[in-house]
Amino acid sequence: MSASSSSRPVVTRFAPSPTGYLHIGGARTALFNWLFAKHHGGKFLLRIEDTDRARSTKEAIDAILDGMNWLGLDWDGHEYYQSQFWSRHAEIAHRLLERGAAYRCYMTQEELADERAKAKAERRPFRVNSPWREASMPPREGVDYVIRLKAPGEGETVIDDQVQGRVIVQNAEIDDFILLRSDGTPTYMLAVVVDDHDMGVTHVIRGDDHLNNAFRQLAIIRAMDWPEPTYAHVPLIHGPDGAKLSKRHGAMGIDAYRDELGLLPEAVVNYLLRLGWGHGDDEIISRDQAIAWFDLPQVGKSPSRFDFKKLENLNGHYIREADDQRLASLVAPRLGLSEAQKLLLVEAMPELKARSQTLIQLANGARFLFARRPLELDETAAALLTTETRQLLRVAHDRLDALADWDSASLEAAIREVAEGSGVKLGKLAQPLRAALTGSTTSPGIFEVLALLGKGESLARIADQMEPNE
RNA sequence: GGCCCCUUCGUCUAGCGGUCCAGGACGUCGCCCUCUCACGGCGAAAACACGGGUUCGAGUCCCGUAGGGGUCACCA
Repeated sequence: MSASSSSRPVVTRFAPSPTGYLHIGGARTALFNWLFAKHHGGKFLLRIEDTDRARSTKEAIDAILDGMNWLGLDWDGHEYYQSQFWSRHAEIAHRLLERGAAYRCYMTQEELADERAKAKAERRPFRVNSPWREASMPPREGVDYVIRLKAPGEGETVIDDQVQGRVIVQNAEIDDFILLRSDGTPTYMLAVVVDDHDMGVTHVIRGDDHLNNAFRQLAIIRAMDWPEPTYAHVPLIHGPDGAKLSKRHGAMGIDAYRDELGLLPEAVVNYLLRLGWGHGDDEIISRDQAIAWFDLPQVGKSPSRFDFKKLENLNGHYIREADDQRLASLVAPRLGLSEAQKLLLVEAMPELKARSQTLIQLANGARFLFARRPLELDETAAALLTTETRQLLRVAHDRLDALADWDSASLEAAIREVAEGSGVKLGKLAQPLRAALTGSTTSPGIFEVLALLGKGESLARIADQMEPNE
C-alpha cells in the first residue's frame, strides 16, 4: 500500500515493445491493466516502447493495435510513442546529473568486458565499479561517455507488490546502470520511469520478469523525488510442459488465435482472465462482471500453464451463445460464400454451432451445405453404401419425392415411415441417408439436413447414390 | 553461479487456523439422452512437493530441503 499513490485517481498503462507480435502474455497484461482501470473508474493508457528503433517495426505496432482492438481493450486518448520523448528523457538524465544522483562514465566497452571477464573468473557477481562515480575523477578527453545512476549502494529497498507481496532487495545488488547511452539515447530503465511519471501512471501492472527492474526504477524515482507508483508483477504464462511459452504452444501472435485457431475474442478474454485469477467457482465471466470483480490481491503468485483444451471448451460455449448472423459473417469468408449462400449458412447455424468449438470446426461442419454434386464421400461414409442400403435409399427417395411439405416435422414422419415399412431401425436408414446427403458420417440431425438442403438438392444427392431401378 | 519469486487433482483454480477424510471447471473414464457427431444430464478416478517447527488444532503461520520460474546488456 503506497500512500503516495493511493490518493490519486487510478491510471494504468500497457507498454509493449513493438519488436514482435502481441503475444498471449502481453494480452493478459493488457487485460489486467484495462480491468483494473475500469474497476477503479480510472484511465488505461497505451504506450508503444519503441526506443529500440532498429528492432521496432510498423507491422508490429499495427499487430499490437489490431490485437487490442480485437480483444476490446480500448485505451484512453491516443497511443503514446516512447521515441517522441527522447529529449525529455535526456533532460531528466541531466537533472539527475545536476542533483549529483548520476554521473558521466567514461569506461569503454573493452574495459567493461574485461571487468566482466574478471568477475566471472573469480566466480563473483559482476557489478559495475566505475572510477567516475567519484566526482573528483577528471573526464576523459575525446571519449564518449554514458550517464549512469549513482545507485544507493547501502541499505535495502522494499516494494510492497500488490501481487507478489513484500519483496526486499539489498541495495548492494543494484549497480550503477546506464540511463543515457553514449549516443545520447535513453535506456529502457530511464524511459519507463520518466514516461510513467509524466503520464501520471499510478499502478504499474506488468509481467513478473520486470520485478527486478522495479528496484532500479525506484532508485531513479527516489532520486527525482517523484511519487512512487504501486507495483503489481503478475506471473508469466508457461507452455503446457511448464517451460517458457514457445512458438510451438501458444507464443504466436494474438491474430493467430483469431485467424488460425478460429477463436472468439470473448472466449480468449474469459480464458486469460481465469488464468492466474479466480472468483470463487465462477468460470464463465462476462466483461461487466470481470470489471466489477477484478482486483489485484486475487491474482495468483505462481506461473500458470496454458491449456488449449480449456480455451477451446470455453470458445465452444461462447459460439453456442453467439448470434447466428455474426457467426455466419465470421465463417462465410473462410468458405468463400456468396451472399445467397450466407443466408443458408445463417439458417443452418443453430444446428451447426451446437457441435463446434472453433470457427474452423464451424466452417468444416458447414461445408456439406455448399458441396457440389456428385458428392465426394469419405471412406466411412462410402462403406455405409451397400447394395442393400442403396435399395433403401431408393425407397426413401420415392417417398420423399411424393412429399408435399418439406419441413423437418413432415420429413421425420416420412423417414420413420420408410424405416418402419422396410423393417429397419431408424439408424439403418439415417446413416446411409447422411452419407448420401453430406458425404460424411457425422452431421446435424438428418431431418434438419434434408430441410436445409431443400427438396431438389436432397433428392438429387440421394439419387446420386441410390440403387438404379431394375 | 548471485539475487528475487513460486509450489492444492494431468491443467486452471476455491480455500485466507477448526465448517476440508479438500470444493468447482477443463481433460480422462463410465452411464443416460439419441438417426451420427455434438449439446445436455448423472456419476467415477484424480491434489494439499518433502521435512521440521508454532498451536489444543495447519492445505492455511514460521524455518529448512527439493523442484520450477524470473533476472543479472550502451534489449525492452
